Amino acid sequence: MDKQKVAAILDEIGTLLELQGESSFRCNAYHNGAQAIEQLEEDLATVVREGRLADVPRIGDTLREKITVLVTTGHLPYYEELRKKTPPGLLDMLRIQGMGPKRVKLLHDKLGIDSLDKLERACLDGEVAKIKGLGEKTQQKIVEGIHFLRQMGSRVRVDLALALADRLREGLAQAPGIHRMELCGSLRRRRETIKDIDILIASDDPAPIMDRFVALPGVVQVIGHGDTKSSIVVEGEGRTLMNADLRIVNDAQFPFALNYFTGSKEHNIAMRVRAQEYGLKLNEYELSGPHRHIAARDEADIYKALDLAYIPPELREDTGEMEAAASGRLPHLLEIGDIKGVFHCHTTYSDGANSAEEMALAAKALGLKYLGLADHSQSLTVANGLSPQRVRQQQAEIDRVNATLKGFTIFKGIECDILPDGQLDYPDDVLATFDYLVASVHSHFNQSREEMTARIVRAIRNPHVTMLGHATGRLLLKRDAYPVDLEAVLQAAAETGTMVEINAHPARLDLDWVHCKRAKALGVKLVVNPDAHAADDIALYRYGVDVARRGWLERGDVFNTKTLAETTQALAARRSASRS
DNA sequence: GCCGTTTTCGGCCCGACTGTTTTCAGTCG
Repeated sequence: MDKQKVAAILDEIGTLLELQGESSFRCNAYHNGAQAIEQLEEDLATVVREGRLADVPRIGDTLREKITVLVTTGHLPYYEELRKKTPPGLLDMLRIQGMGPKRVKLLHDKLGIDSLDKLERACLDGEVAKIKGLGEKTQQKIVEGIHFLRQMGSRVRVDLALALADRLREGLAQAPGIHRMELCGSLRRRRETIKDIDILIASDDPAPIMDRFVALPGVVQVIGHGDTKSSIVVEGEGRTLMNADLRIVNDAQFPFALNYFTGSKEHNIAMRVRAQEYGLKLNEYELSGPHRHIAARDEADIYKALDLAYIPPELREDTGEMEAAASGRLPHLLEIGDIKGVFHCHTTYSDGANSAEEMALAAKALGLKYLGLADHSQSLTVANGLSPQRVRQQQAEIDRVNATLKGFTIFKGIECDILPDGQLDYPDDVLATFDYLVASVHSHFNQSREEMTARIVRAIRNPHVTMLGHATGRLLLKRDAYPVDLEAVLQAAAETGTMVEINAHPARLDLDWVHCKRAKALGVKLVVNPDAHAADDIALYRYGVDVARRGWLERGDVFNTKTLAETTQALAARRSASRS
């Protein structure tokens, strides 16, 4: 059982215990444990086998035992018992805005409600309002919450959320009296999917800004409207519905509020614990002690007051950044301007929308110095994969375009299918004509974990392969990763010097940030690629830079930060090595 | 259930908002 699954089960146990009315601390221990497992960089089965679970923070004796049973046997009787005791509909009810474990339990105990449908019916019949502690308004909010839940998927891709957030910010920017405005929350930390949009404003006159916020175009519901905090549901591109919160503080409070609302929750707790060690109290308004009050112009001042280097938002997950910041070992993170070119782009030769020349000009306009074209290989007929003859045609075309470009080069690549047995999709003489190869899995997703791992490792060991494309094949919020032992894949890449792509397309973000950290630890070189299928898509590599930053990567960890001359030389060296 | 340079027991982040309340519980982030 993989760690995502184990983490999901631990998390669900925490929730089920909440519904039983268990102590919140005990419940949180399961939620915390789930997070610890999810963010584990290593292979969970290995850690369990080598008896190193006890070294993982937030995993104690009880959780260690349960995780071990789960990993070794594939199931956990304790969890199954708990599930049997709890109707599945209660978990759905928990997802309603304003419904927590106490109210779900109350409604279940008093009215026997165990599903969204029954809850909606009870609200419409006025039964819910009759319960002591609830009332007409709560009943109405529950109906609205159910309606919202049915329309909205729970999380939204980071690019869609960012576009919606930008629209809100533009709308707000016209309000009077705004000193500063920033995005916070998971959007500022650049998580791959986003639950809601958090905006923070510094102002001395919040009321008109709040009034403007709840009346912005696209607002479909006002959940709360207070002096310092308001909450709305807003509609974005493709009828995406999202929650958005606005907080307003004064300018002196702004850095503390920005830090607090950026999170993560775990990072905040670590920060407060550190403040306590300094005899100080940290909250969203101030950092202060009994005899002093620490002023801050920006977030860096807060970190400085606690003897920490400034921690970029992407690292704030309580996965070692506090220790690194305290000892001056924070990485100097990759920046968007470090990227000099990208390697995984498609043209009209396969399933892209633009020609080689159009793609090159678009890349050049973005300030890039080179572009790798990697259309699909012949087996992928649905994507118009290239026969050896069409490979030759495309390469001739690239030569013609290259002759017209100054200070810019198109590299001849291919996104070569990894066939079910791990072989590549062309004979060696064709493979030898490319400047580089991206090897990817596009078929037979239902192979066993062992088969899939062996298949990918075999491709990695093939000297023609320059880099592995989208390592797990996941499509965020749509399709799970195929089963694969990433640890084995990364180790093979480390041994052979094969690079691993960070597929930056916001639908993929694959390799993910957790495994970027692992790849770096193993010495694997990463490549940020947009997987562009149109000229406009090339700029998507920015989302891969976000992943790299969350994965603690520095410029030297990423191949496509090299200059054109260095890249040309490095690719040529690899090619001559693979031919010999 | 986890954790420990004040603790192996007794803590565990905390403030805003809402609704249903006459002083607070529940939810959220």
